[in-house]
Amino acid sequence: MTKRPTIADVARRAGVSKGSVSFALNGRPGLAQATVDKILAAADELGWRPSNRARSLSVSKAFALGLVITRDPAVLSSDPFFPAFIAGVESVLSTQGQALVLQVVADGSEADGYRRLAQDARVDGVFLSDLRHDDPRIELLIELGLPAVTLNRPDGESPFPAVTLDDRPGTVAVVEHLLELGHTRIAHVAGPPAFVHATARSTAFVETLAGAGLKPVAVETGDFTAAGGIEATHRLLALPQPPTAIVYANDRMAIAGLGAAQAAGLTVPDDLSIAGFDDSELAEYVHPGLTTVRADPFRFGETAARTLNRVVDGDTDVPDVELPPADLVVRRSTAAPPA
Amino acid sequence: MTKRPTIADVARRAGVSKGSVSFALNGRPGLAQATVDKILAAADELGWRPSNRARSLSVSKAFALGLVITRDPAVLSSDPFFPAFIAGVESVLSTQGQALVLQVVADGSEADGYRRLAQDARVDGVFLSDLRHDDPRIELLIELGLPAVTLNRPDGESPFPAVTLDDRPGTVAVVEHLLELGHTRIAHVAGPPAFVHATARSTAFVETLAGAGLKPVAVETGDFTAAGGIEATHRLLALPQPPTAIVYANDRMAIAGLGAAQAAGLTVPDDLSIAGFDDSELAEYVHPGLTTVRADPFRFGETAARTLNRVVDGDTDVPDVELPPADLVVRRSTAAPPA
DNA sequence: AATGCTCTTTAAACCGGTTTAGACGGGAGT
DNA sequence: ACTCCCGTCTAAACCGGTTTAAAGAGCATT
Repeated sequence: MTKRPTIADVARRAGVSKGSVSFALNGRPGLAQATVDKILAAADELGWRPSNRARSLSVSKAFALGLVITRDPAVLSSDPFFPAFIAGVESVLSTQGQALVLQVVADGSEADGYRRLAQDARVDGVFLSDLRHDDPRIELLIELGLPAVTLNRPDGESPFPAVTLDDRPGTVAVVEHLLELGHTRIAHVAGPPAFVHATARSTAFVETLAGAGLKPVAVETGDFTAAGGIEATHRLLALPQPPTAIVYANDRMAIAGLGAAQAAGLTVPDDLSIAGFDDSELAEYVHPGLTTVRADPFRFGETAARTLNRVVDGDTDVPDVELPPADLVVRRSTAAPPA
Repeated sequence: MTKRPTIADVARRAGVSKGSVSFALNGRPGLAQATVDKILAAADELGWRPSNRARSLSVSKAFALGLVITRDPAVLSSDPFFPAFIAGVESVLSTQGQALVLQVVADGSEADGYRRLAQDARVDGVFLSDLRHDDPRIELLIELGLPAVTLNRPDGESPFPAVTLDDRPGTVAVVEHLLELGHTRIAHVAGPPAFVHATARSTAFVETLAGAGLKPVAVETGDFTAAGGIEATHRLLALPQPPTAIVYANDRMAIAGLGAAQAAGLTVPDDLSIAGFDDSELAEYVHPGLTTVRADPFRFGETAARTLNRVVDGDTDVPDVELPPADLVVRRSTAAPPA
């Protein structure tokens, strides 16, 4: 571990000034081709890589993007979205010499996370995930002057481009699948209504039923956690006229609901059909396999990273990007209702 | 968003030199108390926060730690360890103005991740997770001059402190629990033998059985994924003398195995007892609830972060830290063997 | 021979901190 | 009155890049 070479070492070796090396490295015009070659050769021989720290200081960029997630195990742990999303983000960043900085904050104090990232100037932009209705973080980011992309489209005004994945077609497909099987008493376990994607799913659910001239048996509000899924399921099964099918807003609640139904002595899908959302790893392997909706969070991450980079590079009005909608995966947990 | 104040602004306002401001900020001796107060007051009025970038450059520190994880969904997605571990790490870092930098790499090319973190000088140290036998990354980190802590103790020589959580007591407890229930035909679905924690669990399994004068029905090798858990379970159930209990090396395989057993027409726990490892969120809510072993990955993260910080701060020979062992959580998936 | 005009290249300032060597002023010691 | 010393404080170098203003070289014009 001898000290790494600096730009001055390269300049000396190539017999030019520091400035010329910088020009050559960044491919700026005004240098003779011969000189450029000489400099690049020298840099190569020394194995020189420009220091990120020095570059950061002089060009006022962090070469990093930030993601704030809440510590709440409900959102963080065993949520299949984030790991794959992060992998997608990284697949873009790692090819560009950028890094991903994570901030994990206590539930409810996400603002602090963004504030820290901004004050410490750790990142050039951030991803705004788990978008809420009238999300206060949008104002905050404007105030902080932090570029961003939103995952989903906010309902208010937003200066940031949005990367969206329409949850509705998937939900519609699930409901239609159940209708085709002959179900008429269908219930929904939604996510917290504060979240944009939670209400998108629940309104799509209600509207699709309405389109078939039906009303939901009930729409219970869960919190995307397994525990919440259990409770909501208990409430639904305790109804005087319990549903013959339940559509959950995510797989964790669905798998937990599956367990609750079985624990209550029901056979899935004979007595009760169950559907989830996400197609998490376990969905395929629980018994019976879970009918669900598959999105592509990896691609979501890739796209969000690319979009955010355009914003960071000063590209004004980057267009919103719409990802292909999630599609239905039919497994064994759904069948015709009991006769 | 007017430009943020610099140290020069503070110096001017306080009527002192830049150097004095720096001294005051870092609490170094040699300044009159009155001057310190004056400087701090000025800094406060301007809302000055020293620039991380400038500090990074002059003190040659990144004020960040790094974590490399593989993109392989097997390790990344729905693994309950990392999210909670990361949360624990962050709970320490966020109070110290440090950041966590994530590198997600393709499976098998983790070396590139560490190399990038080192070359870009993004971090002051890294966590070495999923430790393998004769792990080549240890040599790599030495070569890169990157401080580290290992999660688990490597079997070879290592210059890095280890934070360990002994998996054996938990495994022993599971096996003894099954023995007490009367099982004698017990099988194990292990993780890939390349991993230190996988073999720790499997040898503890074998040894505990041996202590009771028994041999395992079989030890199948899984890969910690749900799909691998299914396959291993199929192989075990196809044996001429199938086991009456299966101990899995993690919950994902166990939950998948539970599904496979149920799909094969078995009733758990009446026909077959099943136990996992991790106590992931869903373990409690599948049907029947999964008997498993609970570790504390959040605390693991906290401890690892604190330990790594000591190394980064130049503290030579930081001692290894041993976390309290994981303990058994008995649920409904284990019972006496069929008569 | 002087002027003008490209085309290259360099010196130096700059980013915003930290750190070192030394300047300055006042009180004690002789 | 002259040193010496100590406590304070500052100027300037430094970290390793980028960027700007200007210098220098070469050539064609007049």
